[in-house]
Amino acid sequence: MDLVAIYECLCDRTRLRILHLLLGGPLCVCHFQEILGEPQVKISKHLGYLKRNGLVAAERCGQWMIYRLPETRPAPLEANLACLQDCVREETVFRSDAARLRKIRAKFGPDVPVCVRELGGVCDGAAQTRGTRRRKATAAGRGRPGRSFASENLR
Amino acid sequence: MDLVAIYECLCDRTRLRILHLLLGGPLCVCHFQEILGEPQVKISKHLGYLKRNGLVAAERCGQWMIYRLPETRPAPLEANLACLQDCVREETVFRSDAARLRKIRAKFGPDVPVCVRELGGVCDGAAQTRGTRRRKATAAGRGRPGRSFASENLR
DNA sequence: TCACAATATTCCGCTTGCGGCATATGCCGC
DNA sequence: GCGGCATATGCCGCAAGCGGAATATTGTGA
Repeated sequence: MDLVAIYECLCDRTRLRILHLLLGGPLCVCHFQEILGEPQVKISKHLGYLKRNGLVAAERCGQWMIYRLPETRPAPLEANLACLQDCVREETVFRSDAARLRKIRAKFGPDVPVCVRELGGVCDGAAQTRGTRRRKATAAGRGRPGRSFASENLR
Repeated sequence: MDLVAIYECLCDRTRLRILHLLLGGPLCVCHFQEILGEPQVKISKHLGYLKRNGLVAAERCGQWMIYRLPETRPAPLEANLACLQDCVREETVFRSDAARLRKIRAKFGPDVPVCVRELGGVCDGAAQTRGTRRRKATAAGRGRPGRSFASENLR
């Protein structure tokens, strides 16, 4: 694995937040949305970028996609992930991400949903009605459809 | 210091090589040229980039510029430099860079040049007649002036 | 089969980086 | 001041990344 490619993956804040969350275990896309408070496209693209470069692996579980760090990681990746986990302690963004993640994990008691049992991922479908609500292809883009998203989730 | 900015600095191979060399102590630009075998402009720009972002410091010494890692480094920078030094052991580019650096350092016996004594840097002016030879401003750019450079130095 | 939820992909405009060329700047010795 | 060396900077073309909007794809349950 190319060292430069690793650093290229690390030089975007959203991707750093994603990787940081994955250090705590697998996650599905909808919870990335919930924790990061970023629009679906953005998250999906960054996950795609990380996957293309081998920094994460993905597995479909029903209608959800569970992302995780790869099982076996080349030395430089492992080293940089460890380094990242160290560096991240100070920045507040990452701390509150972690807090939100804990809250989500706590929500599941002993009766974890399927994805969790099978893959160690977290997903329950409770993340409904979030993100890009499609408008019947009328192509009428008024009414501020876009930006309400992030603030909506971070109450 | 912003973590993302650090990673942005790290995601170019030339800059990685520069930082790796600086882990061994201060160096002047002409020896970066000699070791890396890259044209002067390229090296100067990358050094500028690193300096703008606080990853290196520079001090003029006569007609030479001595670059070094900053005296006091924020935690995330220190951590990533250490990580870099680890990751770099395997790749051959960095190993041969280190070898060339050792050769240069060995060249100076007890009689170190001024820049070395004053700054701990390495520079002797022996790196003459290298790089962009200026052509009396005739603005006639024919005759393949550009690319002969790199191969010229790596004999 | 249909509607809908979850996620991915395509297109677009904008910005940034990179490498090369030409040229400018700073320093030194004469 | 002049010429020459060491280094930096401005300009250009090119490629890649990023975010947003729209749309496509895949799976599910009725």
